[in-house]
Amino acid sequence: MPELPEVEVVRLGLVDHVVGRSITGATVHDVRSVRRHQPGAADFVHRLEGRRIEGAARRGKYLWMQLDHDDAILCHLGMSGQFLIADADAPPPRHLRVTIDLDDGRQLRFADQRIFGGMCFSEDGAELPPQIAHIARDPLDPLFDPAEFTRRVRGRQTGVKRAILDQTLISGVGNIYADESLWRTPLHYARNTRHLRTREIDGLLTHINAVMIEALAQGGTSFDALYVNVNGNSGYFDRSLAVYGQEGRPCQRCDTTIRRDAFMNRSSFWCPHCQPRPRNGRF
DNA sequence: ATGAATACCTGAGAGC
DNA sequence: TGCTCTCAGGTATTCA
Repeated sequence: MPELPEVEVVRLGLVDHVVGRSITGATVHDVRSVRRHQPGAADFVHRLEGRRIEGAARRGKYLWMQLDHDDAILCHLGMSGQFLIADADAPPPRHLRVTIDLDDGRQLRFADQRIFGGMCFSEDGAELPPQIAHIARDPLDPLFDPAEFTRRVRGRQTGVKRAILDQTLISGVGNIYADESLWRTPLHYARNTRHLRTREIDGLLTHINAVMIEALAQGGTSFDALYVNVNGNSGYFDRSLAVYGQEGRPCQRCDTTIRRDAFMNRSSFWCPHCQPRPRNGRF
């Protein structure tokens, strides 16, 4: 389940192993992984051939490889996407969807079990792909504007968890880090955005930032030179989650049993004592 | 304008 | 053992 920290680890891996290389060829093994490239798989391959990879950038959960002449390859890992680096003659991984051949005899391989992720060629997308112009800056972006976030959140009439999962308000937050930062603040997921106090929003932003940075630090430790890692099951998930997946276990702060609710077609984990459910949606 | 519902996907695991 | 069902959830799209 790659969220911002996992995607950042992947970006760092691309910087180490792919930036500076040129693309000698590409193969699309499953057209669904390039379905967001409207002109089709053959066009996608054709546009990559001979291009030089000059950088790797990220906004929220999107990342893109910056090519020569200001173009880019825009990527999203979805739920299960992975980038792997391997010698061209190494056996292919399970769920291999796209192969990009590099000029050093290695390959950048995109494997994705569930095909929620994918990639497309982004013309003039090196600075910011136009396809993701609607995605808000993420909390690790130096130009992220807390005041603007606060203003826009207050303008919504919705639950606070919906708001932080809305990638047009703040990007990079997924279900896991949403629950973790709401527990830390603490706030119940259904608290109405319109009635949040300034210090509650400030606190939430502080904790979103902290949980991202902690996860990033731990995600980095599982990085392997030959493996651009985006393993959602690694390190951080087992050791450091306070509420996500902890249904039935005692809250680390108060020992109250953590609960799980169905919410937005997914799960929300929360502590009934630390994060009391709002009454009438007013608080 | 905004929120809510739905489609897209595969495989692990539960239940029978 | 093998079948069906449920669940996992980020994003784009459609509907209200």
